[in-house]
Amino acid sequence: MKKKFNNSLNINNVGEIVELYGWVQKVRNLGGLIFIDLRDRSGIIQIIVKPENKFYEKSLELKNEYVIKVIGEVVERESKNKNMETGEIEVELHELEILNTSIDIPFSITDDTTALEDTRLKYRYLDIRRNEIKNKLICRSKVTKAVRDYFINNDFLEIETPILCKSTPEGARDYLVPSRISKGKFYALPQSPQLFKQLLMVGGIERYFQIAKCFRDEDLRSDRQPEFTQIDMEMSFVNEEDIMNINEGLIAHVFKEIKNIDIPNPIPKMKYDDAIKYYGSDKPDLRFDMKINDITNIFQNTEFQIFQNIIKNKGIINALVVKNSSDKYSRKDLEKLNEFIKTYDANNLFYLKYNNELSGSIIKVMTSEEQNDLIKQLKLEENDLVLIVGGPYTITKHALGALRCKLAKDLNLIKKGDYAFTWIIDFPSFEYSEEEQRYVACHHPFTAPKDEDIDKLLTDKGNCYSKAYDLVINGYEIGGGSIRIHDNNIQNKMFQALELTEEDIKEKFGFFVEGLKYGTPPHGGLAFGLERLVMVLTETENVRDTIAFPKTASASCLMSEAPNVVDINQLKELGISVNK
RNA sequence: GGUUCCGUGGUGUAGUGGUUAUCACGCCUGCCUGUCACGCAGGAGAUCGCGGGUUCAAGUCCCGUCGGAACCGCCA
Repeated sequence: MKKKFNNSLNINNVGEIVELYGWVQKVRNLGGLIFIDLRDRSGIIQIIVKPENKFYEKSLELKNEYVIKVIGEVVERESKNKNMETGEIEVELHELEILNTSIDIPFSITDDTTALEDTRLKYRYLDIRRNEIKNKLICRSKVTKAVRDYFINNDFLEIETPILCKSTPEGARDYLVPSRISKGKFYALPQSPQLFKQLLMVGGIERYFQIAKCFRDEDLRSDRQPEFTQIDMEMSFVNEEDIMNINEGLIAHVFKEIKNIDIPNPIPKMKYDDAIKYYGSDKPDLRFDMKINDITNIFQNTEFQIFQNIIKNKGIINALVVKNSSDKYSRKDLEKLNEFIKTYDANNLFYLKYNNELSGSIIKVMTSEEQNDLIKQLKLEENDLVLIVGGPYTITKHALGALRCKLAKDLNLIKKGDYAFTWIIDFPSFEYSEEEQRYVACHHPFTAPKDEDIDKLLTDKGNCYSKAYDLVINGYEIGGGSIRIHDNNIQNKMFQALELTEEDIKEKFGFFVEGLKYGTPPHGGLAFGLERLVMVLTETENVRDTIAFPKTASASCLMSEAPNVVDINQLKELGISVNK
C-alpha cells in the first residue's frame, strides 16, 4: 500500500483500502461518533470512527495538529458536503497511529484565520500549512519549473555564479561578509549576477540562465525584500528585439502553464518618455486608462497667479479625468487626495466637476473660453471629475501617476484577473543625481547607448537613450534588461561620462573591463523578479507571501530573530570590533 | 533619514481619566451516534509591548523606547 494524497480520492475509490498521513485539522466528537478532518498538502478528507471501532478510545486522544497515520476504507458519505472537494466520500478508520503530538497552536490553520501578519511570521512554519501561503509556494515552484523547461528547450545553459563576490559600490548598498582568512577584507553578496553573466558571454557560453539569489541592503517595501530571486538570462549575438522576443516566449509559456492564459503577442511597447508623460511612471498600470493630460496650453494667458507662476517657471499643468465620478468625491475627499499628492512633493490639487457646466475650486479664475477649451480638449462628459495639478514636470507627473493608481483602486476600476503587459523601451542613459551632483547611470554602466547617441555620451547626457527595456505587468516592474556594451572603447567612454576616474574603474570593475578586451561577443540579457512574477500570478499585493521565510520591513526575521549579535570570539577571529 | 497608522488573555477585538477590563474564537471539564463554522452546560486564562512623566487616579493623556504595517527618499 502506498501513501495517497487526500484530494486524489473521490467517489471512484469507494471500496479501496487506503493509507493516509497528515495533520489533524479538526476533531468533531459527537459523543459516540467521531469525525476527524485529516489535512495533508493536497487538502482535507474526513475520517469517521464508530464506537465499536477498536481505535475509538485512541481517537479520543487526538487534538489539533497531531500527526497521524490512518488506514481505512473509502466509503460513500451518508450526508455529503458540497463545500468540500472530497465531500462525497469519507474514510472509515481501520487503523490509527499517532506519529506525533502538538502543543496548542497560536492561530488556526484555516483560510480565514484572524492572526495578523507578525504573529504569522513568528510561526511561519504554521502559516505555510495554510492554503494562502502554501498555494503561493506551489505556484512559485511551478514557475521555476516552467522557466527551466523553457530555457533548456531553447538551448540555454543553467550556470551558477558566486554568492561571495567583490563589492561594487555603484548602485544599491551591498551586504558585506567579512573574510576570516584575509582580515579587514570583505566579500559582498551579489546585487545581481550582472558582471558574471556578461563574463559568461565572454566565456563563450552564448546562452545562459540562472534562478539567482540576489541581495540589496536597501529599505524594504511591500514589493521589495532584501533577499530575493531573479530569473536571470543573457544571450550573445543578439539585439533588443531578440531579447524581447525570447522573453515574451518565456512569459507566454509561464502564463500558459500556470494560468492557462494566452498573453498578447507581441507585447506592446511604450517609450519611457511617453510612460512618464501619460502615466507618470516607468511602470504604468495599464489595466485602466485615465491618462495624464497636459492642459498647460489652455492657461497660456491665464489671470490665475498660481498657474502664471508655474508656466513662467517652465512647469506644467496636468489634468486627470475621472470618468463619471464627480458625485463620488466630497470636498473632504478631495482634500484627502491633496494630502496624498503632498507625499510626492506636489501640492495644490484643484478640481472641476462637469455637470452641464463646470464648477469647482478654480472655476472663478477661468474665463469662459478657457472653460470651453477644457471641456473640448478633455472631451468631458456628464458627471466627470477633473483633478488638476501644476508644477515642475517630473514632480507633477510622478504625483499624478501615483494618484491615478490610487483612484483606480478606490473606484474599483481594476477587474480581478485582468492582466496588462507592456514593454517600456528607450530609457534615458543617465539621470542627474542631486545627491551626488553628477549624472548617474539610469540602468547600469554596462548598458549600451542607442547607436545614434554614442557621440552625445560626453556632450549631451540629458538626451542620451539606451538599449534598455523593462517588462511591466499590472504596474509592477517584472523584469528589466538591456543590450550591453561589448566594445571596450565605448565602455570607457561610458565610465568617463559617469565621471569615474581610471583608478575608480580599475578598482571597481577592473577584472570586468579586462575581460571585455578579449573578444567579447555582442550580447544582452534580462532579469525577472521571481517574487513579483509570482505576486502577479497569484494576485497578491505582498511579496512576503511569495517567500517561504520572508523578512519584515526592518529586514529582520521574526521567526529566527536574524540579524542578531554574534559571539565576541567570532568577531575576534574576523578582526572586527563593533562601535554602536 | 522622513511621514502616517498600529501594539489589550493563545488569536482577533471593545474600551468617555475612576467597573471586578468587553466580546468572539481557541483552550480545559462534563454531556451528546451523521457532524462538517457540530451542538449544549460549566471553567481557566491579562505585567493592557517596555520605561518615564502629568494626575488624588492612566489601558486611556504626554515624552521616550522597542516591535509591526504602509508610503516618501533610497532600490546602478
